[in-house]
Amino acid sequence: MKDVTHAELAVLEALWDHAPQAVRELSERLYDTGGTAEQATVQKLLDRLRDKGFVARERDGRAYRFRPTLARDALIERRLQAVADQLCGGSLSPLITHLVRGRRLKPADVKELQGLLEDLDRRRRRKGR
Amino acid sequence: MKDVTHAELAVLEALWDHAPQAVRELSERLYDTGGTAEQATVQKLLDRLRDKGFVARERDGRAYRFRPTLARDALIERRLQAVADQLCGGSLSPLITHLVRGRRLKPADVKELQGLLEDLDRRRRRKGR
DNA sequence: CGCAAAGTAAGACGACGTGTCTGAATTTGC
DNA sequence: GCAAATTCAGACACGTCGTCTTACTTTGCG
Repeated sequence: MKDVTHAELAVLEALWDHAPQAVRELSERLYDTGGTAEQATVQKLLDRLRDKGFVARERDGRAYRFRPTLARDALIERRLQAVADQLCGGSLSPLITHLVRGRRLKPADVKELQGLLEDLDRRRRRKGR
Repeated sequence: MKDVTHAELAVLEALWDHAPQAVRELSERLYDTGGTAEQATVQKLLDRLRDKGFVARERDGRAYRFRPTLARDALIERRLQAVADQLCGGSLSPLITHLVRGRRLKPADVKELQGLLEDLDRRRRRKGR
């Protein structure tokens, strides 16, 4: 399915930061000048995001208020899956090993990961999977 | 910097598979019909890849032979960094924890990761970092 | 009510990227 | 020296993206 573009991402970020918001508020936050043109731009971006199923809206007085239906985590997920699809035959595990191997991780990160893995391991052993 | 597009990636894949190759060979591999038009298409894609610094060429008789200067791993790296830049403030570690947490990993993958992390840990301890 | 203001919807636009192709210029093997 | 192979430069259609203008609809409120 379609992805989120740069300008659309800016709108999403604003919505992740605080939702729901109306077009007016968004255009004022995103562009310092919240004129009519900018509002229309934001409106169009919201339209496209809605077409893609990434935001929803609800009436509030005479205007709509928008909220994201796609969390930042879910978008990360999508992007990573896209990388995996194009470069790793769809499998995500090569990405992980690649990241762990190639990059300097802070000691805290290493600790956290080891914890996660141990949990995963334990849970599996318990379930017999 | 610029990224690699779909058609360009197909060319890169062919070069990763076997290098160096001439335009003729590539166009025959990528399109079943290796006519003049397709050769020119491949040529243009190679031009653009060369502009971006992802392939190099060397003369061989009257033609050039091309080889990739960007490995698959390096491209994966780029893509992951792009995701991190846009969605994680440039840091890669959130991606790792995200992947480990969210996805079913095969037991073998878990084992491999634990090994990697342990190595990393040991190396650090030894160096006093 | 009735109307001005606020908001929405629809479409056009220029700019850009992408994949493709045509035609001319250049090289080169024999 | 020439014909064939190869490269090069540019044009093309198509789609996407961000933006804006315009017309239509709703609605709060005097």
